[in-house]
Amino acid sequence: MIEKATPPPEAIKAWARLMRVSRQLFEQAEEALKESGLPALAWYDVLHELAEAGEEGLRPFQLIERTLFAQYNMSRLLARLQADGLVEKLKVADDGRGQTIRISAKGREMRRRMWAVYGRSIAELVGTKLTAEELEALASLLGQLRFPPADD
Amino acid sequence: MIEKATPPPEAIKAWARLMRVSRQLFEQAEEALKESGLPALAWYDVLHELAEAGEEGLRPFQLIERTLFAQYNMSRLLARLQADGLVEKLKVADDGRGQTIRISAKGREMRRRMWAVYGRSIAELVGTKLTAEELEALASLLGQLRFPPADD
DNA sequence: AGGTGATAAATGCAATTGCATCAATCTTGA
DNA sequence: TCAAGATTGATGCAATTGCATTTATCACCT
Repeated sequence: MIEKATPPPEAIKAWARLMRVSRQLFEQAEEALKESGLPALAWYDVLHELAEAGEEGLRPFQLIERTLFAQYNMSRLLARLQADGLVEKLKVADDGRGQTIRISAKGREMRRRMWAVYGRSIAELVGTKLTAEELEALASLLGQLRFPPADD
Repeated sequence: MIEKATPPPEAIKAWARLMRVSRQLFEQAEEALKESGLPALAWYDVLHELAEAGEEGLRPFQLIERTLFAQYNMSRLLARLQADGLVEKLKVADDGRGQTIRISAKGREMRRRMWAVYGRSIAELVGTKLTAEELEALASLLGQLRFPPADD
């Protein structure tokens, strides 16, 4: 009985490209932010989720679900965001363990400034490299790799 | 004169999927290695390059080119690999600054054991989710995002 | 009500990463 | 030949991350 030694070569190639390209693009986007004197992408992710959540804010565990950060990582990231005045921590009435995180006006402004740079990076790094149809095809293929898979 | 405020929505969606899916898959592959008591993927990348390079080995700066690690990161990673006996550092004759890194027998064995787990992760995480044609399409799209772009 | 296990968030400590800089060698050009 | 600059690799120090554990509260079950 032969044991399968290795995945099919198409899978290996797609995996290798995915790992390499995603890392390269991520680092380029981070570098653009840094060059503009702005915080890292992790901050953007949180500010973005909080901006979408609006005035009622989000609980830290909800942010963790949305952003895939580790719990201890989120805890410290929120502490830094708070120290910079970009978010507020509010006691939540019905759960004494928890808190609600709300973005501040300063946080919204920071998000806006970050998006000016980040959005430009996205436009340059993927928007100019693929057509709209190709971008949709890429998003669809990636969606099938997600767990749970996306159907669009 | 209107300033373009944001990249096209297809670009944003493809970007978001790329960042999220690649991170999720990377973490799942790392977790599988950790559960088997094996080192992180970074170690595999270096051992893989060195195994392909054969007996003459590679210079650290060549490894940096191939793996996209930062220089200080590679320096320390190689020190750890050497401390574990997985690679050897050799003086190089024609350049007194440099060294050549060669994989050891123990390093080859470690790479083999890591591949048994890593390859299985790749098979499960992408091999079973997409057809061969879809995997090739994905690799091709990602190749166009690379710099320099891949043409296949 | 009271005990038990689950959940929310924080934290001490070790390992890793990022940044800046250093030391050593090499290359080039006057 | 030798000074100036570039390249190779390492390292001190601060910031971040990972891991394990802790603290506090909640939910459930008897």
